[in-house]
Amino acid sequence: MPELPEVEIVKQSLEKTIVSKRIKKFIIFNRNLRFKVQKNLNKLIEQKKIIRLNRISKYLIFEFEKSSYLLMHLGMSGTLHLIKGNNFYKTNLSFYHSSDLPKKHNHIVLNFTNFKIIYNDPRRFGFIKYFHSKSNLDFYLSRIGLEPLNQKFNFSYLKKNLINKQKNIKNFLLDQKYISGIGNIYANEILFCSKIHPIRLCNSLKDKEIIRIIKYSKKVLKKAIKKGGSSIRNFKNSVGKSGSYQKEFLVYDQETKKCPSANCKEKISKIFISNRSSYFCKNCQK
DNA sequence: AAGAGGCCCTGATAGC
DNA sequence: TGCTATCAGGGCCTCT
Repeated sequence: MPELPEVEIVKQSLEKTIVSKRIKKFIIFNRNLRFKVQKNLNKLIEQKKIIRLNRISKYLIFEFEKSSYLLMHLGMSGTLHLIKGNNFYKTNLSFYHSSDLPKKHNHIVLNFTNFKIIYNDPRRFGFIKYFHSKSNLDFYLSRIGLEPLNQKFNFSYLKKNLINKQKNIKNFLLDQKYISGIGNIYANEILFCSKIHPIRLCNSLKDKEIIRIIKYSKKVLKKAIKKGGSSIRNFKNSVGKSGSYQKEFLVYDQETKKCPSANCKEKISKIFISNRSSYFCKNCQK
């Protein structure tokens, strides 16, 4: 489900409630996520106080006192649900009335004194990992590249990573070891804004095109965060504050609609690149 | 050794 | 209605 903007919204919506609170009980109903959840993880986490909630690319990081960490990835279909008293508060893009609390696929529950957080994930592509120290966490995270919102994500960084690459730019944007946080929706949107065809090879990109990728990857992600992320599928069930960026999609899921550029009459095309749907305007993107 | 494709899994929807 | 096929916001592993 979530790319960087959606995970950021989850982080923002949880932060105030959980920082400086202690996890009283950590219940694992199903250890079979993308990776098997470590046995006895509950013993490591129970009674620990959360001192910070961070987000790096698509990862949520719960930081505990004395520098230990719980890393969480929501995969394709993971959602967090904050429950206070009898009320069900929305924490991300799959928001429900309290009566619509998901009944299936609630795999993990974090119990606090006055509220709890439920991790729900039908497809189980998400995962959690625990780290005993900052250096262990940093080592794990060293596998991923900079996220576009990082100050250091600039021309020289991107050029250095693009140069000599034979892969197409769409797959490059999705490859988390060079750029992290972008997923299929935003890769399509960024390439449209940058006027670059998704199958262009990295090593064919001109400097000014690289500059456009920098500019629009930051711009698109920031705007998506501002709009509360994208709520696709399920959003007919949502109430109130669900994200609205899906209404702003320029090309994603817009096949056969007219290109949004004012002076272009072309229709949006859809092709598959490495088995993932790619939307673009063949007139505007070269 | 970089890059493409398969695979993990469930649910919604389209098409017959 | 009821079946089957296809697709979905990700990322690790394997094969070439």
